[in-house]
Amino acid sequence: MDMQWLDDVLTLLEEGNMTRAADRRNITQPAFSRRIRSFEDWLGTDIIERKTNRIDIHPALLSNEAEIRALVSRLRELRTKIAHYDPNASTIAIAAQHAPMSSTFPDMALRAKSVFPQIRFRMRPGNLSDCVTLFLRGDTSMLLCYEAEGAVPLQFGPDVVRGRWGNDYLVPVVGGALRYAIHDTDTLPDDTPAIVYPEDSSFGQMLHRHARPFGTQAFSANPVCETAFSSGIRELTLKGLGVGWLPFSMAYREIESGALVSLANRLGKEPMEVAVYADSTVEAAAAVQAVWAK
Amino acid sequence: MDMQWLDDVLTLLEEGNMTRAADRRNITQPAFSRRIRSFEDWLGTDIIERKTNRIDIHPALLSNEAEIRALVSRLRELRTKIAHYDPNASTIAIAAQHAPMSSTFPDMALRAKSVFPQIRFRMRPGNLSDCVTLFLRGDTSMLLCYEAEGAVPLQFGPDVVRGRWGNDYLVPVVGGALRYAIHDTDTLPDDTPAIVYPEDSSFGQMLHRHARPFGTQAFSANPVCETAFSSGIRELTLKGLGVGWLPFSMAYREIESGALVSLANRLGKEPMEVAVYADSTVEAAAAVQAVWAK
DNA sequence: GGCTGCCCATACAATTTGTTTGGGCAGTGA
DNA sequence: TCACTGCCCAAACAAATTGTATGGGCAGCC
Repeated sequence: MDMQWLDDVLTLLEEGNMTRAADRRNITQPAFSRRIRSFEDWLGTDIIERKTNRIDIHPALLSNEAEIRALVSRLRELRTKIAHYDPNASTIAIAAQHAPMSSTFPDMALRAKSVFPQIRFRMRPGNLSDCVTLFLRGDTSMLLCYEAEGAVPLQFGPDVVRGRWGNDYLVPVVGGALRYAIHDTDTLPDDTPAIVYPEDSSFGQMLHRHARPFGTQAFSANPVCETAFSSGIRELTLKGLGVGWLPFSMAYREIESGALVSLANRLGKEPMEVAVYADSTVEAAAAVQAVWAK
Repeated sequence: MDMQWLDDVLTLLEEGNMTRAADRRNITQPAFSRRIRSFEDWLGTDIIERKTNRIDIHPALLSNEAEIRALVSRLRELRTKIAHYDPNASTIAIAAQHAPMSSTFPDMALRAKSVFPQIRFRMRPGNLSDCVTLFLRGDTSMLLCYEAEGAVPLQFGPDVVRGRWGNDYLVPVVGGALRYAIHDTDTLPDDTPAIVYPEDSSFGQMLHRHARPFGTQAFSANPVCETAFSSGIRELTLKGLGVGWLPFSMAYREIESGALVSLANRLGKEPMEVAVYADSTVEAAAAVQAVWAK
């Protein structure tokens, strides 16, 4: 899978003609045709229909032009970032996933303040990969995230200490009018709308791995909204937009009050750990870690 | 630039050793070394330091591991999407700041679904600059964000249409035990703990510009936590960690129930607009824009 | 019917990439 | 100090991939 195939394909989309696209790419038409064919082989599907004297571009390709452009652009960015790397960055900086930031961090902050009343935090919220990046780069001295229970923890060097704040679990919930769609047996129709996680998101991976219904697109007949942002999913489920999987600690008040109904009895729950990683060479981080982690 | 180089590099990052990485990739070590060298040539910089009997991985590469993984994942997604293309699905990709994602988007989604029952959303949450980047790159066809009222809107090309979903405002609130610290005149001691926004964040800029007390570090005697993540701030204020500024639409239920107390009467409020930008060349985006924006 | 444009197949040339083999260095233990 | 092991590399050659040139077939147009 050569990235220049993507440039080929984009040129073909612009020209709509193999010969002219080949010219623009400075190769002969048969070589260009070969490249397109290679791309199709990699995809496992045709993206153009070859007629005797013209081609038809398949809608699958047309509708993904923007995504291809984004990929190419992103690769260019990566190149620049690596090539122009800058190694330089009495407050604890923490890279935290959005979900624990809303769900468990407030309690963690209270605990820390009870031991260190003067302590301050500078939070860098983001998705897991961004948080790991921040932590690895030394932008933050701690990392707070959810991990699937029993999963292999993130691997860092010997200076990084992992601790566990506690347990939590993802539960499927419904709110709004959808609460009344629940059958007597605590089930929902298969085509019930779902607010799903992207499969490459942290929660998406957990739910996908165990084929949780309504967790990701692959296991939802009617995914009306996809986002990795669980606070947003909470609001959407409260409004009855669909079934959503939320950390229990983020939903328990609404479950208690009846604004959300848990379907964990029927659809299961995904056990997680709240993991805290600290750079042990940073004194303050090590001290807070000792308070938080067991 | 062969995409399998990225897999090679990721394997190398995992193994930290050319020989083992080569084994895992089912090629010989010299071939593997060649590939890494090819990648370095493409990058225009070295990513490893080759010592006689070991390698050191450059921090530039270490800190971009997550990005490389994301790229690889995204390419896999593209492949799946093209291969399993469904012409009937109509999904709108929206780059949204976290705050409107939690506060106004659920209502927006309901409105859109009432007009287009089959509509689906793919949300890309992030801070403002990341969202703008996504939108500019064509990753999403819409952008949802808060803007200070009266501020100059974001500038895009002629194909981008701006609309306003409605108004909102940032209000200072306290919760937990801090509710009882309010004086008769609706004031708080100057050194009351504050949950502040970074000055370079969108909300931080609004509050800083008008010197709002407890809004940013500069105007807080005791900033115990700094984060741009307003959903997290809501939770922290509920626990009584400090004063926090929140979009009214995100706090009104808690203010109604008494869990949070608004200090807007004394400290003021920061008026905002909920802005929606759409790429008018994308039919679906234009259609939804017409429903949402006035 | 003749002409043009456009895509393809085939044979061959050129380039790229993998393997094998031998070499050098660093670290460890006796 | 010496022998051994692990690990990365250079060089030569083999294998695979990719580009070029050429001839062919079809559709559309005048």
